[in-house]
Amino acid sequence: MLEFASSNTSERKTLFVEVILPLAIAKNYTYRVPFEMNDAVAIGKRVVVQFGKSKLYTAIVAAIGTQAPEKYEAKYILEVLDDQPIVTAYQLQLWQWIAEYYMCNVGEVMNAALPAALKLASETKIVLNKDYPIDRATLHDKEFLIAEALDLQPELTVSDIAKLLGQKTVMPILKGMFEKNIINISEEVSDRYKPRKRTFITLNPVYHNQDNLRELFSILERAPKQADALLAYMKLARHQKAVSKNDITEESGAGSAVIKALIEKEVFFAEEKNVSRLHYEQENDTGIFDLSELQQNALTDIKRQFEDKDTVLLYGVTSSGKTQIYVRLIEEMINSGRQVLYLLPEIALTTHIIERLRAYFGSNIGVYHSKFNDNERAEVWQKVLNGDYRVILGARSSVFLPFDDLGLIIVDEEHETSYKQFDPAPRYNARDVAIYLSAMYKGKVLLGSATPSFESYFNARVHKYGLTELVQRYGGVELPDIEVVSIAEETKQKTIQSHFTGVLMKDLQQAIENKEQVILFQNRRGYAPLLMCRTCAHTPKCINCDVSLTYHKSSGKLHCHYCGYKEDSPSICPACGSTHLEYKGFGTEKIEDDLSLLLPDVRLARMDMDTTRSRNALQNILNNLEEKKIDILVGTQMVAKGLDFADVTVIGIINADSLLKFPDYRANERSYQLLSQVSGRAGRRGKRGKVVIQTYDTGHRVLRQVIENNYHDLYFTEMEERRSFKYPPYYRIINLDIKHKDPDALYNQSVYLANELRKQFGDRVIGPEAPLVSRIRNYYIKSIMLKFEKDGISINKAKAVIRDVITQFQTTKLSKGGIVQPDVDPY
DNA sequence: AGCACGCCGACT
DNA sequence: GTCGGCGTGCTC
Repeated sequence: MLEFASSNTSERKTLFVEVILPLAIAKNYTYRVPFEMNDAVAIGKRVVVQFGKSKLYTAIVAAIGTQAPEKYEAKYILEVLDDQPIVTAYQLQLWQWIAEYYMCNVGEVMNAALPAALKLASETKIVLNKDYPIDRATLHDKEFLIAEALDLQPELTVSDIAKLLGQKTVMPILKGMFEKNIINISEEVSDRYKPRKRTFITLNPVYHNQDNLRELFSILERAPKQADALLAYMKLARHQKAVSKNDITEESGAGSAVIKALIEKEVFFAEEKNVSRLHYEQENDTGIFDLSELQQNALTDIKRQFEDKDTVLLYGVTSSGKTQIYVRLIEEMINSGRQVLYLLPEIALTTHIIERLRAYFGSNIGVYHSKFNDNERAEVWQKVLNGDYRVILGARSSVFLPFDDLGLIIVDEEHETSYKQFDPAPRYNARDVAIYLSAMYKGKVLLGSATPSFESYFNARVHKYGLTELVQRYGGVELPDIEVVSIAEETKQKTIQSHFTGVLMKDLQQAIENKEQVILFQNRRGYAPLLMCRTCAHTPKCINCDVSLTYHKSSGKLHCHYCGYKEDSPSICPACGSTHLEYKGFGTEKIEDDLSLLLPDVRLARMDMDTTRSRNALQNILNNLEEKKIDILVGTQMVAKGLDFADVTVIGIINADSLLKFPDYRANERSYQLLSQVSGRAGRRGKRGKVVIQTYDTGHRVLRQVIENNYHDLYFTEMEERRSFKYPPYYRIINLDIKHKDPDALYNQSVYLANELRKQFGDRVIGPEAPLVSRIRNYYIKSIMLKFEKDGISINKAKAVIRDVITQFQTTKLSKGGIVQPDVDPY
């Protein structure tokens, strides 16, 4: 076991460090510390280590000891990158917990936690060896090519050379060239995070004296540009604390040479300072407000419950004014000197909420989400580490920031599925991580939602969490009038045009006439999810995945929504040559298209993953909506979240059936959440909104519950089913996703694993079954589901057993080529 | 995750 | 016969 090094490092003890590598590897690795770095190493600092033959990585020191490993010779640490630890002891503990809870490796957690800019780029750089000139004629073709390239460009990375030669394995060639002294290999690690510097100008204090200043101006008469620059400085300095070089050049039109001249004359003093990349406009709206009586009561209730509960669920209907309550709690927490983390789903972070809170909390608030680039994220990290921020507003990954004294975490819209990460491990749920995170600091968690997840509501009802309800909309805003319209009936009556029922069209046109806005929701992007030959029923499928391709009119191509594969849309059937091709189904693109034909004068916009890919696209759409440059917005799920516009009075759900019929035990819960969320967008602030839900199944129970705004009814009816079919929150689920390129091998593997697990867990094991999409990116997929009752079995023990089964499986020959991915608490 | 070693097909 | 394809296993 490793022990902590004594603080007295003056004696020449040999130290060893255990490091976390940012890789999907099960264990930590031990490196030897060169004597000269004995004082520099510390837990939580980054070190550069060589791992494997040539690759350099940034690792985090997890432990320091003096015991040399017995079974191998430890490599040396190459560099210590930090003066101060950038990862705290709290974070290391959190990483460990996440790795265990979500059954992944700490390295994977590290990867998700650290902004890319803090993980260094390793590039093996190749240079010509100038000490040994060599006769190029003796070189092989490829060697010659490399040497020639290095004449033009003194440094090339290994991957550059691979590209140059058009082949993957270039290391042997390079190794040969190295041995023949043609080239040198230089390993260099570059820190990609560079704080943005700006030059600030101050006036030589000599010229604070009026006489000296007058004299200066007379000297500068022959240098009018410099005089201009000086004037500009003086003007700016009057109401600015710090004047940057850029400010002066902008104000005066003088070039930087002019300012340089003034610096040389010692008129100006220049100083380089780091400036925040995160520069925001200051808003003057201080946002002082009073809470309504109900809000005040809720606030008091939350605080009372925090006395004996660590987590409280605030169940507050849409527009009940939850945000104001959050603001009060944040205020009180930062006044008591502790930090606050305010978690929001990604999408909501691009809207007004940031401005509102920034206006209120000023520079104390930091923002952290995925639309930020590496440098910006690294900067927020540093600022949290320095204690510059008291409040962090962020998406799920902000649970990984280096907090120091976190007193409160607010998880807004706690039911949101986007809190759960799926794609790369760790498959964590930020809401649940928040609860553990908060416990480490002995802090409190407030979960907020208008439609709580059943898990949270259940926990509140069994008094594991506190519960505060806020059931009235703020400021007397009425709930919208929800009308369910039968698509079948309108089709029969021929009152439906394209995908728009007569009812929807009437409301929509009325809204436009009143200069109000409309949002149409269709939970599918693209034009048509299916292209089918009318002659032979052939449908083009993705070459990598088991899905039919979606036609996108904007690109004229068929797209795979799982792997990104695209191909030209055929004009004749690739199977039978028939020209009778038919688009089946419809997505947002088609809704927009059809609507533009029906209502040519209306200003339309579309909001889905296709139109919001770039950094500012979403913001632009929202701005246009705000500025009323858009009459009708067509969109996917995105429109349900965080949109808060006063003039949106009509919401149309183009087809509710795709939600309600989704084959998942959570389909009803999700449909209710989504529909009531979308509905909540209608008619805020003084206008009663109208929601039109189009469906074939007008009698669906969930639709009735949505109309009645009856969450409780939904909860109790659904919970009955959850209990009898052994689903959360009564049972815990762990899924094992097994992937293989070969379907037969996959079958054997998944059956083997399921049998092994059944030996341990009996009929708690379900499957293997093929998931909805049974092949993605050329990997076939099977899923084994494990359901564990809440009491009677220790979930930690169960996880240990599962881990053992997987490890044992991986030692067998059968496991070749297979990938097993656990998903704990899948969403 | 890389990257090298190692075993089978198409080329000088 | 070699070059180079990708499949497996190790990295402190």
